[in-house]
Amino acid sequence: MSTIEDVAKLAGLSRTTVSRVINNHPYVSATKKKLVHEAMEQLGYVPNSSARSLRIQKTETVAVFIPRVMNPFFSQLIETLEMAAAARNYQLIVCQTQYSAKKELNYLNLLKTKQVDGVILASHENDWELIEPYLQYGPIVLCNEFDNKANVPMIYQDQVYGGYIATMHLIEQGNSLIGYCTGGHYSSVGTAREKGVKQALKEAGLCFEEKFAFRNVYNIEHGRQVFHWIKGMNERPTAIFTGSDEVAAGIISEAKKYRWNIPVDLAVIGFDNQAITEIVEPNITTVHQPVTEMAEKAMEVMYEKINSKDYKTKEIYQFPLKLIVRGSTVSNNLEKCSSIPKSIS
Amino acid sequence: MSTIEDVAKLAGLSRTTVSRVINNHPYVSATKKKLVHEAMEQLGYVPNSSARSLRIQKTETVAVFIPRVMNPFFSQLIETLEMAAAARNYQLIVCQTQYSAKKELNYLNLLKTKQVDGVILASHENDWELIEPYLQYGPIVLCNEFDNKANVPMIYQDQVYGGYIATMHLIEQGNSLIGYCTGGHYSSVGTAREKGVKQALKEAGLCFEEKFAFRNVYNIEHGRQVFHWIKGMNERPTAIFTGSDEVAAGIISEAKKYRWNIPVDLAVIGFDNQAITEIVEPNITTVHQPVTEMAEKAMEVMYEKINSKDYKTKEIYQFPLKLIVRGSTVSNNLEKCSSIPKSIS
DNA sequence: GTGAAAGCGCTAACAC
DNA sequence: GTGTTAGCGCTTTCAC
Repeated sequence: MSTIEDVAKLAGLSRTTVSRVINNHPYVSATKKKLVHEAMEQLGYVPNSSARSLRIQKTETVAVFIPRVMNPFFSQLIETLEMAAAARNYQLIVCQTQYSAKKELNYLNLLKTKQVDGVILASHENDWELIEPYLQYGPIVLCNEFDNKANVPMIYQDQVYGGYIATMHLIEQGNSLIGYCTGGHYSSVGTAREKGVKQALKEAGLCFEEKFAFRNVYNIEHGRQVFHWIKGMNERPTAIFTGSDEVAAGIISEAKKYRWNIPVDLAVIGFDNQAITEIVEPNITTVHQPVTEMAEKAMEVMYEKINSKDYKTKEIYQFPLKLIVRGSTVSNNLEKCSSIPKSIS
Repeated sequence: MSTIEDVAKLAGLSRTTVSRVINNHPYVSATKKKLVHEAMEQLGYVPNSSARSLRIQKTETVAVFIPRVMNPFFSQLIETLEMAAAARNYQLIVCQTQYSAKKELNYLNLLKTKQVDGVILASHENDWELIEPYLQYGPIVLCNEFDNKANVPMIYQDQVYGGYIATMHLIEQGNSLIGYCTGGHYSSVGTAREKGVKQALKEAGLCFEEKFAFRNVYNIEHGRQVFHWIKGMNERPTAIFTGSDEVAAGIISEAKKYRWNIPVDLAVIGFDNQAITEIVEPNITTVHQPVTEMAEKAMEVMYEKINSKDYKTKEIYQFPLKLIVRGSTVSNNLEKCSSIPKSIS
């Protein structure tokens, strides 16, 4: 393992000059630059990043917190974030909190110990009061989450509107008994969607029935379960908002086993617009989230914060959601003329 | 940001003693230990990891190379690897090579610059000759890949056997014209499976028809395409080995649009046993890979290599694959009595 | 048991 | 344009 000193010696120059060449600083003559490059080549020299990090107080690494990778929504987020990081010569450390507040706090030490330059929270389990103190060590950016108490950049989607358009669509299809599923973990996403769902119901003169609310539901298996709960009810919903394509797929898959006709016996709407929506029969009506754009923006903002040192300002970047109508809510797959407004702000 | 020096001063002790306390070294009196802990607490002190890394020449971080996160197989691998890393107080950096040999080489510099202690290759695009030199900088472990030229630990699954049992199953169901799909990227996985497929065909007195081999096929959309290719053929295969549940799902989904009866008109077998296999109708027959066990073993071996400094020894850890029979290959979903051997080594 | 001091490899004042 | 030098914050001999 050769060091900058070795290179300097071999080139007959000082460490400073070598360092200047490495970091592309001006004021180095072409001759010496060449000399340095030759020496580096010959020694197979590469700067040691721990030493560099220690000196410049930057690691060029950011951490992203998610509950778990296997959730397709978060896989997609990680995929895009990694590419956005790579484009800026940054590394991405993945931290799975597994919905544990304690694990989250533990991972936040990465910021405190300066192992990462910043943290992107794509989920958070702790109250903001507990997270806030870490801001003294580096920037924290919310991505896909919103927290009113947080004075940091927040890049997210208008989930209230998402819940609203999804529910409004179900109502327009003639449903008046509408079920509702939610992940149940502490998250602004679920809360916001529920708000939108309620608003749509209210505008239609319907009410949110707690008996039709299924909580702690977030994967295929849970979806199957939900179907059985519905099946066992005396009064059943005729449509259900699931908040996730996987839950929707689970419900539909199980319903078909019992020869229910989707959407006639039960209309089902997903969320995320994952690949599975076009595999399940009927295809799943869903709400598309611009994950790629959101992730790209989050990394852009993070990069900027790292270099600006101003971490404690609230900045809002809101991305739009879009309803995608498919067969799981309408018998005829054609999108109808809709009266749903473009925004409900 | 307080340093070890600040703690030492506040406690009225030397840096050495503080360091000993931090690292749980022996020979520190209980009194001083308490003093140090109090000082650390009071200052909110946490050791700086760059400084520590520079000094001990370890970062407690490993990188994992995958083509991309969105592939469910790799999502699962990342998920498990991250947990295995966290259990050992290691961080995981995700590197998406996107099937690019150049990107892969670039990411390998993480090892050279000592930004990571080791690299887990879950895919590799470059010839081993090009990767091998990086071994002088730290351990490299193959996970899910096998390379005969590589003298490093390899944790993988018997893909030859996987291709074999899948194909043998199709043959047992009475198919004699069997199609074959492969991802097509430089990978031992595809090559091994093809070998297994060919061996099964040979044993059954059938031959591998190149016209039924679809290459560069690895997602749902490709699956749909494959269906159309098959549909356009004069002589069509009656069954197809896909090498991926997503491709299988794509084929089945598209076939159903054209009212083909799966498995009667076309039997389809997937690979990986992802959640989608139980959502698609009929459910997809597939080959289960013990990803969790494999990932856990890979991290265990990596951890050991990092601490042993012996990187250049070939070690083989092979995990078994298992056929899971569902409706996409047999009209009757019950698993039949099979004559497929437990191993073909 | 404890402390002084060297040094991991690098960058950036500052001097020339 | 180039070199000297002082640390970044930590661990670890070595001496006491």
